[in-house]
This record gives sequence, C-alpha cells and structure tokens, in this order.
Amino acid sequence: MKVQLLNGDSIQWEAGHSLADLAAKISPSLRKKTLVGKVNGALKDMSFILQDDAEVEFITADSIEAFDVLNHSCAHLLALAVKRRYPHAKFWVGPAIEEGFYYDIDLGEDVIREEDLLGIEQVMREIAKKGEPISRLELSKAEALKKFAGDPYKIELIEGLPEDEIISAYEQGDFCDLCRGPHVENASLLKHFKLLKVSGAYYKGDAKNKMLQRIYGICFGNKEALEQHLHMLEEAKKRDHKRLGKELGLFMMSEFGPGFPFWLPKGVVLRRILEEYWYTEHEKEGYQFIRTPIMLNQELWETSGHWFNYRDNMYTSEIDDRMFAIKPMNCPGGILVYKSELHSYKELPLRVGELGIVHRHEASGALNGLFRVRSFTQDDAHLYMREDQIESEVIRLIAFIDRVYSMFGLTYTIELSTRPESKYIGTIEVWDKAEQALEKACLAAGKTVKINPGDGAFYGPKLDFHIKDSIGRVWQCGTIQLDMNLPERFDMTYVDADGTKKRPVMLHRVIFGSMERFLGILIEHYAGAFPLWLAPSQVRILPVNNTFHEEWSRQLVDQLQQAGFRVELDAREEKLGYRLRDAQMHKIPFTLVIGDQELAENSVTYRRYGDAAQVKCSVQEFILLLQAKVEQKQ
RNA sequence: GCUGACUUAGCUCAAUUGGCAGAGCAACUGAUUUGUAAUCAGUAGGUUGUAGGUUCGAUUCCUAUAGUCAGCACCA
Repeated sequence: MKVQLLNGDSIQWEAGHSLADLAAKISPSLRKKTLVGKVNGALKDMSFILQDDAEVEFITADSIEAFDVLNHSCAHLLALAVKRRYPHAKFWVGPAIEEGFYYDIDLGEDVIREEDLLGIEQVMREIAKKGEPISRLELSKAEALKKFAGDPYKIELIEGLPEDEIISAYEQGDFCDLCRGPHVENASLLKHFKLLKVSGAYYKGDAKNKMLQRIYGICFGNKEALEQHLHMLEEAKKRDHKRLGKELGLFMMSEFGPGFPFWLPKGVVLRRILEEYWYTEHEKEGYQFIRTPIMLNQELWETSGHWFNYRDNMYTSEIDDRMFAIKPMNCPGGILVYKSELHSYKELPLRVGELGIVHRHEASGALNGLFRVRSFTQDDAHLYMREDQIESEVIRLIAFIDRVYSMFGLTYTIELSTRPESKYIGTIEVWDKAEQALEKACLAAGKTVKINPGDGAFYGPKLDFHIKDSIGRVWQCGTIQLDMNLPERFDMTYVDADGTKKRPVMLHRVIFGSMERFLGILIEHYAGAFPLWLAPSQVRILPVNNTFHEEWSRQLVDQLQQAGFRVELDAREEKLGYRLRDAQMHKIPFTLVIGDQELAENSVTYRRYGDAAQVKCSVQEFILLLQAKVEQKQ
C-alpha cells in the first residue's frame, strides 16, 4: 500500500501496521513528539492500523489540532483521578471545549470544593508520571451495555446509540469511558495542565434536572503555552471592570438595587462622550431620533406579545386600576410613533434611533457587573423599508458597524442565525428570501459569515456581531434582526407607488448592544486607560510648589477648560513624586508638571500615561496636540 | 432560579483548636514647600452584611436571609 504524507513524500508500506509503527519508521524523533495521526483527514489514535492507501499527517503536541486531543485526554485523566479519590463517583460527559475541558460528575452526597482541586491535580500528576497507557476498545452495543452495567449514566448514553453502532471506549487503569477519541497513547504525555474551577451544571443542560458537579481544566502541549494562558487569566482579572469601575470612580452597585448600576461623575463623562459619538455617527447615516415612554400599558404589551412571553421578567405597576409595565424593549413604543402618521414608499427606508432605557428582571444568578444588569440603555434603532431594500440597507449597516468597531480597535466576526426547525412565523419562502438577503449583504460587504442553522428568533433571521477585545476575549454586541412579527401584529403599512397599502419590512439593530455592557467591555479592553477622547479626566496639572505655581496652574486649568478639555488640578501638599504616582494610577492620559521653568516660558512639561518620557512644549502647541488627538479619536 | 465560595474600617486584607477585633493605604490634624511612581509624626475610624440560635463567652460553630463572585440554566 501507498502512504501519502503531508509534505508531499509518499511511502510504500505494508498494510496491517499502526500509525505508531509508521511514525517510527519515518523517524524516531517524529514518533516521539507525535500525539495522534490524521488519516484521510480524520484524527486517529497512534494505535490505528493502516489497511489501505491513505493520506497521513502526524499531529505534534504544539499544533492547534493537538489541543483538543490533549484536553479530551486530560478530561479522562481527571475522571480517573476523581474516581480514585471518590470511588462511588459516577461520570456523565467530559468533552474538550474551546477553553480546555470539563467533566460532569455525580458524587452523590459528596461535594468537591475549589480547595480540593489541588489534591485532585496531584493525583492526576501521579497517574501521568506512572505513565498508565490508554487503550481503545471497540464494542458492540450489547457488549457495551454489559461492560458499563451498573453505571446508569453510561447505560443511558449507550441506549441512545443505534443498534449496529460500533461503540468505542477508552480504558486507562481501572477507569473506562465511552468515547469517540482519539486520545494520546499514554497519560505521561499529559504534562502541562491545570484544574481551574468547579461548579454545578444541570444534567443534560436542563434546569429541570438534577445538578451534577463540573470541574474545569485546561491542558497544553508545552509549558510556555500553559503559563501564557494562566498569565492571560491574571491579566483579565486585573482588567475586571467591576474593580476598575471602583478604582477609577466610574460606577457603583448597591444592594438596595441589585442589577441597577449607579453612574458616578467620571462614568457619566464616559457615557456622555459615547452617546455624543453615537448621535453624531447616526446623524451621518441619515437616522432620526425619538424617545419613547419608559412605561406603557398592558394592552400595548399584549399586542406586541411580550405580555404573554415575558410577563415574569417585566416590572409592572397598577395605576388607576390599569396595569402598566416598564418597557423591556423599545420597539412597541417606536412602532406607535411609526403608526402615528401615514408613510409613503418614497420616505423608506426610514431609520429611527433611540437610546432607550429598558428594564428586565433577570435571574439573580445571571447578574454580573455591567455585563448583565436589570436596567440598561439599548443603542436601539428600527429601520422600516420595502422588501427590495433589505440587502442595500444591511450592506450599509455592516459598513457602519465596521466603522464603529474599528474606531475602538475591535475586530469582529459575523454569524447568521437562520429559521428554527419549528415554532416560527411566516412562510419558508419569506424566510429563505430574508436569509439570502442577509447573507448576500455580508458577502457584498466583503465579510465571511458563519451560519448558525436554526438559531434565529421565531420572528426572523438575524446577524450577530462578535467582537474581539485587546486580550482576545470575544463578546457578542451588535445584532441586526429582521422582524416579520411586529409589523403584522401592529398592522403597520406604507402607501406604495400604486396607491395600495403594503406591509413594511422591519429591522431591529443595535451596535453597542447596551451602553452599560459596551462600557464594561471598553473598560476591560482599554484596561481603564482610555484614549484621550474618551478619558473622563484628560489632563491633570501638578504645580511643583503650591506657593509659587498654584496660581499659574489654576489659570492653565482655566485655559485648557476653555479650549474644551477635561482638566484637574492636584495642588495637594504632597511631594511631586506622590502626586505623579497618583495620576499614573488613575491612568490620566496627560500629566503636566508646572514649575519655575514653565512659568517663565509659558510652557508645559507633560508626561503621557505609561510613558516616563518628559516632553516640553508651549501651551499653544499642547492645546493643538490635544485637539488633534481628540479630533482623530485617539 | 440552581450548585459552590465569599461578605471584618472608605479600599486591600489579618485575627492560633471559640477567649481583649488588627495592619497597610485612604481620610483628618500638625510639621515639611517639594522637579517626575509613595516625606514624617499624630488622630479618628467597627453592632465583623442582616436576623436568630448554641455557649460563661461567637468574627470564628449552627439556621435563616440579603448581596457579591465563579459556573449552570436563562438572555425577547
């Protein structure tokens, strides 16, 4: 038989030998560093026996494809270690995931706590050190049922498989687990791993079921990668917006209003700048703006359907014997505005924006800083158009969103969620057309799209924008949703060229998502060191000597404020070094030191945040510098 | 909502097996008048989240409850 290797070489080889044999034949060092093989594009164990001509690739520990295998094998190692410590433990599933692996375990009455992880990790290391081999079994369904008899979780998994399925399992010491594989051949290949956290997880992901214990961990092919990852986690912790929000005086929370953030003076500056930017950019895109009431009566929410779907998550109040609800969405209010007058096909597309405050009673356990709150401001807009305008409008929107995200240095990917399997409204033809329009628009905008089949809302398909921040974390922010439901429910119309009334197409869209969440993301993205145009305090002035320099410093503050900048004076009776340190810790973009020299020359000496260099220039030059930076949103 | 952890001065954290609640920073007062990341000394600051219980005695043990965090479920 002939084996075609990835590098273009081909080898004549005798059938009936394993991948391990082949690797060893090519070179002992290749054999040593290879974790698994890829045969005709499918990952296989090293024990896989080659029978026919094949294309073979060897996967080494450092490759991206090895990550999944390592983590999956590590999940098994974790299970084995848990079983040694807790012999009665029952195991559900333990997959590799993007951030490593986890295993869901039923420990009966026992509880594993975070502090127990080190001990378990120790057992894992001992097993790995001993180098227990991991071997693959292939069983018929009947054999598998017999082998796993007494393990209700595995029996359940096996029973879900087709009758004629060849079921693979991997055995390692006294632990055997159902698994498709492939796995590394020996636990000794698992070296660079760490258990990270423990939590509860519903059996089969359903809140109606009992809760199992889930242990998370991660495994890498080399030490540096693990260390780098752990370092990244530490970095992320330092950037935590809850911590920075407190340190920088941006926002606060109170137990008197869980999930309702309080905005502090510096935070209000940030918000205001962001809002001004939002309005300005939307104006350039031809948007109009409205404000709709925060509270509307029950009848409206019945018409929109929210009353039936989200009653429990709405804040309500009875007023004059009528029920009112605080809006959980802006659309119904916006639609009332649309319907308040007649619309001609000539005015479409109509773009109507609203920074709308909505309230949703989120589950207590879902709350998380600014990322998940109960009161937030959506940077909402509704676009009303004819069917033939969808594509061009979406192209335009994508370009708009692209411009906004790029401004913050955020890259992103787009996902298209299509018609659900069941429970959707409208006809398949309309859905297909809408999905095609969205997809075509993405392609026309030069963007690739990942399709999420069946993930659309019941009322229409949507495009979701996933942004990536400065340390590589991904957040879902923007979304463009086509709505075939509300125009119908509210009987929205426009007058077409032929004088007949037609139903407009409605798009919901947000770019930031919510101001709160986006600000949270920005705080972490910039680690609190905002670019000049966003910084709540742009300049801090430190007089060297209060007696001689404070007066002039005050005049300078005034001058810079008149020029439109946000300036503070720090004339506390502390050493310069102390005040300088304080300014750096508050991440102020420019710190000015004013002393005899500056006073004599009408100059300033500034230091940029994070940069020890001192630069001297005239006051005029400094103002021009700031203006240029703010102008360019730097 | 579920599982687990946490809650001590404005902030960050201590407090042997239950035995006098403490430190650094910040604040305040005084001295120091400072040229690029912490000047010195002093003062004040607490119903240990809240409500019960066990105990001669509870920050510590138990129960309930609120909030926060890590996940799960949810996210129109």
